[in-house]
Amino acid sequence: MNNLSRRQQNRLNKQNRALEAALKVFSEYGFQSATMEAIATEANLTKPTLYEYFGSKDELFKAMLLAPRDLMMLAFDEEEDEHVSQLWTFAWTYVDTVMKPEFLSLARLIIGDAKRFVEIGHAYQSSGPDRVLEGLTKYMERQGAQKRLKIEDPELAAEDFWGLILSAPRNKALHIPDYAPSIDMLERYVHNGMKVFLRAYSVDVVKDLDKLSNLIESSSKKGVSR
Amino acid sequence: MNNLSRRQQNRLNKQNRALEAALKVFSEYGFQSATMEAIATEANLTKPTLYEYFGSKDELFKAMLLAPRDLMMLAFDEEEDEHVSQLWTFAWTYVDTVMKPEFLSLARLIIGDAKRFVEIGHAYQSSGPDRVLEGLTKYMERQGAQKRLKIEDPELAAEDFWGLILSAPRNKALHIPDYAPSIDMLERYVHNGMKVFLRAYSVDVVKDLDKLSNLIESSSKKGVSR
Amino acid sequence: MNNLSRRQQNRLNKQNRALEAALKVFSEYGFQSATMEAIATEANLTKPTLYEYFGSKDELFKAMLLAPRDLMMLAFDEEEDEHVSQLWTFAWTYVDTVMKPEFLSLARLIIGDAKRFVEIGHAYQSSGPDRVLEGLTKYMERQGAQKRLKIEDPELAAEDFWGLILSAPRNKALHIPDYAPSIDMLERYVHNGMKVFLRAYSVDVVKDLDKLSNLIESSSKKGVSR
Amino acid sequence: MNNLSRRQQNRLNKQNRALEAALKVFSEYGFQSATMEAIATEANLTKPTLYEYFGSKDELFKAMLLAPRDLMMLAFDEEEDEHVSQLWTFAWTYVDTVMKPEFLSLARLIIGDAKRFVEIGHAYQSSGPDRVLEGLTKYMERQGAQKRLKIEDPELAAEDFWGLILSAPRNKALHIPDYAPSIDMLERYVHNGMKVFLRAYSVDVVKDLDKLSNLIESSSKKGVSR
DNA sequence: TATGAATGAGCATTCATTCAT
DNA sequence: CATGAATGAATGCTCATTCAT
Repeated sequence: MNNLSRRQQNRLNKQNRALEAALKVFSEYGFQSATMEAIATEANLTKPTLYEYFGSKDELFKAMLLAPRDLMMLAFDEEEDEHVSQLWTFAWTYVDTVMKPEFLSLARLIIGDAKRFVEIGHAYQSSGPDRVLEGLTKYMERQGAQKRLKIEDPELAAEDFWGLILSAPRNKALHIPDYAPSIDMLERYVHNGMKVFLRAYSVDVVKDLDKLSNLIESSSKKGVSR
Repeated sequence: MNNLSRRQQNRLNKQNRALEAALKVFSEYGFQSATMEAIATEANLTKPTLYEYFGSKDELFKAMLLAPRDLMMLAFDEEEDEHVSQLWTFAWTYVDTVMKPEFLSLARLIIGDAKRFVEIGHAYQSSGPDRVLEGLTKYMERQGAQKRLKIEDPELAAEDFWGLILSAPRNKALHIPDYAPSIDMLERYVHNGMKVFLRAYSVDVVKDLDKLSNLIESSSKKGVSR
Repeated sequence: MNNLSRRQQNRLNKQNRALEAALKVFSEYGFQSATMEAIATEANLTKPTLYEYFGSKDELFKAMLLAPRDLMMLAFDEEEDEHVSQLWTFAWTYVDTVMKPEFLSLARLIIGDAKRFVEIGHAYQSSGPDRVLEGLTKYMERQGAQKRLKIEDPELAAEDFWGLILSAPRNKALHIPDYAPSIDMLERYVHNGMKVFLRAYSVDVVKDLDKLSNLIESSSKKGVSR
Repeated sequence: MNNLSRRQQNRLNKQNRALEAALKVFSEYGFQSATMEAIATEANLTKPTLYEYFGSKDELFKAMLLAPRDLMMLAFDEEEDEHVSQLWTFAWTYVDTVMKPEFLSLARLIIGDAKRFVEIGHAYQSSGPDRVLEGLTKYMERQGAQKRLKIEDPELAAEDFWGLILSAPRNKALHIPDYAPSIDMLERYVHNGMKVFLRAYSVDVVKDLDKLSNLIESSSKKGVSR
């Protein structure tokens, strides 16, 4: 990593600045209303430099959207057998990431321009939701195999979990940008979502709901759980 | 209705043509990329006429989005005591409406421009999702009172139902415009969603799942259920 | 005058309303920025009616500018031998008319569009300043003949009088629309202008300046002299 | 001045071309009727370049009107004691400048748009007429102090001189753009104006008028005095 | 005759993109 | 290789003018 010439370093540096600036400006104004001028200014670069690197506004847009982003940690400890707390952790991590204003802005951008940037929609779907769901699906499969959850179709189970935890606040937030759901709001959704999921899927419902209660209680004692 | 002069008729007629054209062009290109010229052409009108009617591109956009649309029938028969088939009917009607390409286009438009047209987002939310959820919430309340479903928080129950039935295909469709979910796909989601919901909420799970199986079976015999 | 049919009366009536509205709107906005719409609204007429009467914006503009206006009373009593008070009266009447905001607006309009409405400039010049100067010229001639003023070229004398009385405040007012010269200001100019004129032109300077002093004094006693 | 890079030179060059073109086009058509297109074409520039430099039509207009212009030489030799010829020189210089078609066009522009560009009117007044009158006022003061002219109020005296020399032809020229006063015409006004001024203001009228006669005679011998 | 409803032609302004340096 | 300075192509919007009625 350190064997890049200073020139190349510099170049990378500028590229990153450009991508960050693009993210910021596109998120704020949308694709069309964002101007190359504004992005260049934000990145402390000149327009021709932008063109040198990315060729066109379209390309810059795509590059920005496809830039690797650390989406979220998805690791479920394969050895760990306590699925309730694992789901709990996953839920909070995910909700936390996905409901961030920047993340929502990005989503709005992708959705709004989905028709004109078809590849982008695909790319986003497969690098974002799909990857997450894939991880979650495997987890469900494992839990099913270990008889902790009654899983018939692990993919559907994963999607159900997602839908129960997140769909309501996310949809609202997508439509209403200033809707900043309070932590209480999100808790309401996460707790309820988990409860419903466990009621439908747990092999040992009583025990799992009990575990959930403990988690909720301890998190509320500690204050914000995140 | 028939006591309008020919002039007024004509005027209304043109307005409607304009709104339809706007829907079409905005849906296709997004707000910024759509031009008044294109809309005028599509509507077989001239630009100034558009301005005469709507004053500005912004106003036309809003008018188009706020134009009354028959969203969907929400009527739950209050006397009917068979909640499974009622939910089933609701689910299909709603999925059917919401997953229509035009409806998805509209949603993309609203989400994409949510930041610049804040009122629109609000208006859409309250006239669309909120109204539907409100109806569903009341229904859940009633079913809870009649001990057919174990409802603690009827609003959350409504949102859970929505999330289980629809969120997965809708999210995917928002990102990927050419993702036209087959009827089989949608069935998979609806059936699973209902099953999970009933598992979590039914007072008499066995009976309700049995009813659901019958519904599924009879719909598959008749072919397309809609 | 009364033998016009009601129709014709009506027509005249509307025409006048149109001309007044045109005066008002053109004065306020200038030729180009004034819209036929605005004039029609102001006149409580519709655009096509305006076109019916005047044919075009240009024509309306001309018609408005050429509409007879009672400029000012110019009558010098031919028998009256007191030239100082006659000039005094004339000066005040004239200053009073010409420095009115409406009159200045009109003048600005004519000057500003002089190049594009050449006839208008001519018409205005001949119906306005020229007519006044003509009257004043004849008066100067008479006073010369009667040896009350030393007139060589009566036209130049008339113009001198005009220039001394009015040119300074008028020029300033033309450039600066909110410059509303106080009555004191105008008095300063009128008094000085008359004094200088009499010093240069009177046959009996002492007597005339004395008379002027009396006029000034009595006017200041009576308060506003007009 | 020569240490400007070629770029800066070029830039200045283009700015000047733009300002000249603006002067030409605005003078010809008035503010509203002049188009940026026309100005750009006249300046051999493109519209965006115009916008790059001036930001808007309004700004360009203002920049053009406020561009420094060598108004006229106002220098009165303070040592010189021959006031008649000094006034004579001043009169001719001023008349010469102010009656130039370009200058009159500019004045028409300012007057015509005085209401919409209030600052411009002020700026013009203070940088043009006011500055000239100020110079003339000081001169009058000095002549009064030195007992060559009977000056009570030097400012009024200056305005009187201006009004006598210039107001008549200038007013006419403002209304009638093709009124190009012949040199004879202007002489008539200048000579008469000076005569009247001296009759009213000279301490030694006879001597001063005599001097004036000599000036007139010698100028007419030499032909055009300018 | 009078009017509500068009419309054609323009115009200020913007912006992605490209040169010349 | 980077940049300041252009520019071509659009686009929203306006308004004088004209039809049908």
